[in-house]
Amino acid sequence: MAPDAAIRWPGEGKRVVVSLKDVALRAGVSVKTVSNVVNGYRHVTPATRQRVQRVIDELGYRPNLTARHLRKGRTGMIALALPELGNPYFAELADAVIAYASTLDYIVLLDHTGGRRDQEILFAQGFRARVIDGLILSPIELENEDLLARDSDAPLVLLGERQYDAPYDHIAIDNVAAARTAAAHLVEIGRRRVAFLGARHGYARQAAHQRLRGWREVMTENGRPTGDEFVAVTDGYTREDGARAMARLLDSGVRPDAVFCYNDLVAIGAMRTLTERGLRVPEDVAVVGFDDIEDGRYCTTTLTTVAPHKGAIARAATDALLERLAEGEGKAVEPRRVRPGFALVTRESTVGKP
Amino acid sequence: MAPDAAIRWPGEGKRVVVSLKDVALRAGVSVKTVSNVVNGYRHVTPATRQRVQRVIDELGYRPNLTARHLRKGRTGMIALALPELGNPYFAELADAVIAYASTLDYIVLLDHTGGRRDQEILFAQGFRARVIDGLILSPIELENEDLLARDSDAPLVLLGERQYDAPYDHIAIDNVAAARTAAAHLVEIGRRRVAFLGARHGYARQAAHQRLRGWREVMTENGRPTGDEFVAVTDGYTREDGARAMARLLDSGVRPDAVFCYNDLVAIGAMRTLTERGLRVPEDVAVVGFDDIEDGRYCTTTLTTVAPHKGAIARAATDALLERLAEGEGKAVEPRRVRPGFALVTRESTVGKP
DNA sequence: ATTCAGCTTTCCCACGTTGTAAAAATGTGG
DNA sequence: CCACATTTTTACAACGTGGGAAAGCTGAAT
Repeated sequence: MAPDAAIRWPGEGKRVVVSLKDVALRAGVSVKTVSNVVNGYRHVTPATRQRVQRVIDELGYRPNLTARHLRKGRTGMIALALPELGNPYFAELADAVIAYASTLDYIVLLDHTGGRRDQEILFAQGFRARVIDGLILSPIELENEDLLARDSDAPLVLLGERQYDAPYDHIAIDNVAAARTAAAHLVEIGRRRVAFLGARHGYARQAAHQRLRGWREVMTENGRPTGDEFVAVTDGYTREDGARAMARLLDSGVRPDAVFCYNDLVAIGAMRTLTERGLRVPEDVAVVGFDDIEDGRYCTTTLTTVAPHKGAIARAATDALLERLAEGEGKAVEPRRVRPGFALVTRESTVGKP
Repeated sequence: MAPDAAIRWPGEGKRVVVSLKDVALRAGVSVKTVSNVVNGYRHVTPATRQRVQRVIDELGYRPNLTARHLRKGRTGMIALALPELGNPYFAELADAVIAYASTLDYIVLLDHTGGRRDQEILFAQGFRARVIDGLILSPIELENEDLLARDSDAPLVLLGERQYDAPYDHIAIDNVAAARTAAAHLVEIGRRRVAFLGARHGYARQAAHQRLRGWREVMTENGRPTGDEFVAVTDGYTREDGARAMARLLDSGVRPDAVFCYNDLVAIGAMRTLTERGLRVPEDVAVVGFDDIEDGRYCTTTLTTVAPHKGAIARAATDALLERLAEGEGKAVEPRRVRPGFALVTRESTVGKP
């Protein structure tokens, strides 16, 4: 029974922080022996172990992780920097990474960059140096040169669709293939005028370009139009961006019978606009999204979407990072590209309600 | 220009970690002087400062935060433990806390408890002791006794609707009042049979009970039925829980003309079921949620909801925690209850589409 | 030249932990 | 009872930093 078990007030009483030294003193052994007990070192007599353990419980000793980190040069923490947590895709992905990393006794420091280049550079450069052992970064605006200029010893794993020519592990699904699957599905169900929502200008390496390419390839192969009037550019990828883009598209006089959206949020926004304009989904316009966020499963018209395997992504990224950590300074292994799987999930927005 | 600016390969080269000592050696000054420069100590000659700074840049020195933490006894990190990040409400709240804390130079360690009691106890008990300076916890299952048994010196701030008789700061909106507002709105628009979705048995202190109470009070005051058949219990508060609860309610033969839901997710799930059953929102059934998550603004039928002031909550929680940190061990200030504001946001699910 | 005040720099140590190596205790066989 | 192997425990140092005080330096006043 802890002597201060009756304490009812935080900060009340002398509430001293207990260190190994305190335990050692009270147990009549050396500091190192206590350390050995704490760490489950083999060569400790049961008698000693028991005595020390009793004092540990008595004083409520807890290892000071900061000191341990300093001593060991490792913190057991990795950072996960995502564009925004408000986007359910990233929130769900974060959940997956945290869960998986914790099974490997790693703590995940979660942060968001807002998709801003300066923030992304900050993280990549090793903000929080020595507090984290490594970083998983999902960049949006980060440029190749930023990566090449990187000067930090912490391993970095890149996540997401953006592509780089830099010596870092990269985890991303095959966006072109995924987009092709979605586009092919729309062709298959007989749609003739398929618009693309969520293009972005200027960034050739962006995921949006790859998805756009997949869409364009399939449309071309099937003799469907791919003119600019069928491509709506957006600033971001929020529901609002989707709603506005859809409105612009309709205002411009185009009458698509299907839209393939950069992601689910854009798709949800688009469906919102369609509803407001009196167009029915999927009868008048079929809609396909990307990401398989939970929202899409509960829209009034459930959303057909491309579902990246989030668990596989989380695992691949974490494994890659931890392997880099394990391999130490010596070896310089070829950076690897991992392409986790994906699947098309067909729901009401393309196949009609039951 | 850093000597290893040309490095293109992480781990390649000897990439030594630079410490104060290295800088001191090269600059021909003592370690402490370098430390003084790094920390902007006043009494350093411009000449010395410049020379040291040059070497710092040259070697690419970065302070080792772990060591600094050990020395200072503070890490500048606070933890934010939420039930789940998959729930947009928590994700949005996390965003707000992270943003606000960073303006105060605090780093937020984000984690999720899954709403499980053991996890919540773990966090409250000071998991990560000494890595974080304090903790903001949003408990679901945590019991009062768990808090009283807490034995950790790190300040703790409780977040969310659950109430406790324990000496900790608590930030939560007035749930009864908020629920009353929502319920009154439904009465006002002429609804007569208003169901409540998302009750929970067994936990009298839960937020669900308070919202249920607000609903019941208003209904009683207005002569509306409040029988058990109008109350649907759920296990959790996900979209799926909402969908199932709504289905059960309808299957039981009750024909409400409005539902007040524990939160937006439940409401979205409920609307999904209503749609599937051919009932129109709001014509046949009006729906009100709680939380004002972004999803609700983009549902096919946009969702009327109670909007807690997330920014105010984030600020209050962070401020409370940092004040506890600042006040040190000595003073034992009365725990404070902060009640951030809320607002009813009226959308299509109660007032009809334009 | 001497003294003293004030600015600048250095020295020493502690934060709490663990790796290393050496010391002490225990056990084994002769 | 001794020599020697093995197990258990301890002493010491070091991780990188910053607080505190002492030491060194400068320049002005005596």
